[in-house]
Amino acid sequence: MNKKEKKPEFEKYEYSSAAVDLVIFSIINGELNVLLTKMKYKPFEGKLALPGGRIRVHESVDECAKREIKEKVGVKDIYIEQLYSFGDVKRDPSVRIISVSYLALVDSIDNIKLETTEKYEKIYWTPINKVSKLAYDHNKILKYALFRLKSKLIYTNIVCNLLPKKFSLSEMQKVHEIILGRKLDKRNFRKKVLTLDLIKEAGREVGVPHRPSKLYSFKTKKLMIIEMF
Amino acid sequence: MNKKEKKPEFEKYEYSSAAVDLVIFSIINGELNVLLTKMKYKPFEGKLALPGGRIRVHESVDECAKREIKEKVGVKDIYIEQLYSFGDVKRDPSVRIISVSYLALVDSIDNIKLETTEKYEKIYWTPINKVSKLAYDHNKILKYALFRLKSKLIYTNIVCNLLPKKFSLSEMQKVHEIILGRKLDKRNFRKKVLTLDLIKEAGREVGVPHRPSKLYSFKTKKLMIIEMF
DNA sequence: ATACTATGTGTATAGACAACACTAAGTAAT
DNA sequence: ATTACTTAGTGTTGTCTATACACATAGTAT
Repeated sequence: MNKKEKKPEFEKYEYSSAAVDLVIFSIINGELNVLLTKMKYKPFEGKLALPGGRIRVHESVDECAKREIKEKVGVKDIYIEQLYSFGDVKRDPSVRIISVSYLALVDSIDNIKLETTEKYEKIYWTPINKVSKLAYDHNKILKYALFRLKSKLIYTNIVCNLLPKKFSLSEMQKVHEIILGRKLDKRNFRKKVLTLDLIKEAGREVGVPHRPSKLYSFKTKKLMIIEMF
Repeated sequence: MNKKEKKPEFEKYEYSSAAVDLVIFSIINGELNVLLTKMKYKPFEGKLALPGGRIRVHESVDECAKREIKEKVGVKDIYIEQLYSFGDVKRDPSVRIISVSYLALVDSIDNIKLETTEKYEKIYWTPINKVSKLAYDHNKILKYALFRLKSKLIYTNIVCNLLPKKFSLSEMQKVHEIILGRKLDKRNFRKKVLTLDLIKEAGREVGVPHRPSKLYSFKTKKLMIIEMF
C-alpha cells in the first residue's frame, strides 16, 4: 500500500505539524497558579511560555500531553483535558506548527519536583494575575484555559482535582471563590454541595485553634456533569 | 535564524501531521442531515467519510476548514466552529495524522451545489439516523459534533444558522425538536423564545391553507450565550 | 473565665420551569 | 354561505430553585 499511489494530492503541498501545550493549574497559598517555563532558545529566548512539545509519530495526542506532564512535573494520574487547537500560521514565527492545548490540574504541589529540560531554562509556578506577556500565542491559550476551568467549575465536579483527599467545606468554597473571582454565600454553598451528594464525611480537623471543621472526601473523582454555581 | 541551531530536539524524533475534518449539518425534509463523501482511494476505498483534507503550511487551521467547505459546498459565510482534535496513532491506518474537527451549519441547501474533488467519488447529504460505519474514527467525530450541537442549542442562539432569514416560531420549534429528539411544549417554547428578545417580527406567511403564522427574523446571527431549553 | 476564630445552621422571597386545552384565522369543498 | 379542515396562537397554576440574610457553636490561647 503506497501512499503516493493512493492519495495523489498528498505531495502537492507543504503541510503543517502539531505540538501540545499545557496549561497546568494548581492552587498555591490561596491563589490560582499556572506552570510556566523560561525558554532557552530563539525566537523567544528568555521569555516565559507554557510547557509543551511536539507530538511524536508513535504517540497519540493525549499520550503526548501525559508524557509532557510526566517530564515536567513528574506525576501521572492527574486530571487532564483537551482544550482547543490553535492554528494561526504565524503563531510560532520560526516553524509552522499547530498547538493542541490541554488543561491539567494538580491538587497539591507537595509531591512535585519540577524538572527542567533541554529546551527550558527554568520552570516555576506563577500566580495567574502576575502573568504578563508570554511567548507565542500562549496568553490566548491561558485565557481560554481559565475560561474553561471557570465554566466546568460551575457545571461539573472538576473541583475535586484541586482539593486534597480530605477537605472542609470552607476549603472547597475558597477554591471556588479563588477561581470564580467572587465571594459565595456560605449557607447556600453548603446547601448546594450537600444536596448534590458527591461527597461523604471523612472525620474532623484536629489541632486548629478554633472549632474544628468536618472533613469530607469525594465519592468519586470521575468527571460528572452537574449544575453547580 | 536556523531551526536546528535554536531547537536542537526537533530532529530527534519523527513527528506527526494534521488535517481538518468537517461535520456539516443541515435540516432537510424535517431531518438532520450530514454531508458525507464516498472515498476513492485505499485504505477506505468505497467507504463513506466526513469531508476533510490536510492543513497546508500557508493557511491557518480555520482557513483550512473554510477552504474545504468552499471546495465541497461552494458557499462561504456559514457558521463554523472548531470541535476537538482527534489524535490516536492508528486513526488513519496509512499515515500518522491528527484530525482537527469542525462543526458547520448550512441553513438551506437551495444555493448549494455539491462538488466532488479528486479524492472523493461522490458527496451527498445523509440523514443522521441512516449513517452507518464510516471510515477512520469519523463515527466518533460525528457523535461528538451532534453532542456539541445539542448542547449549544440549549445555551446559545446557534439555531439561527439552521433557519432561513424569515421563519415562524413553529418552524423554529421543529428544528429544536429534530435536533434534541424530543417534543417541546408549544406555549412554553414561545414564551421562552420571546422573552429572550433575540428575534423581531418580519411579516406574515401567505398562501397557506390555514391560519398564516407570523414570521420572525433574528436581530443578530452573532453567537450569544443564553439559556434555552 | 474570657477573648478569639472559624464552623455550622434556617427561613422567606422572587424567579424559572413544567404541565396543561381551547380559541382564532385562514383555505377548500360543498 | 356554511361547514370542514388545518395550523397558529394564547394564560394560569403549582413546583422547584436561587438568592439574600444573622447568630449560635466548638474548639484553642491567654
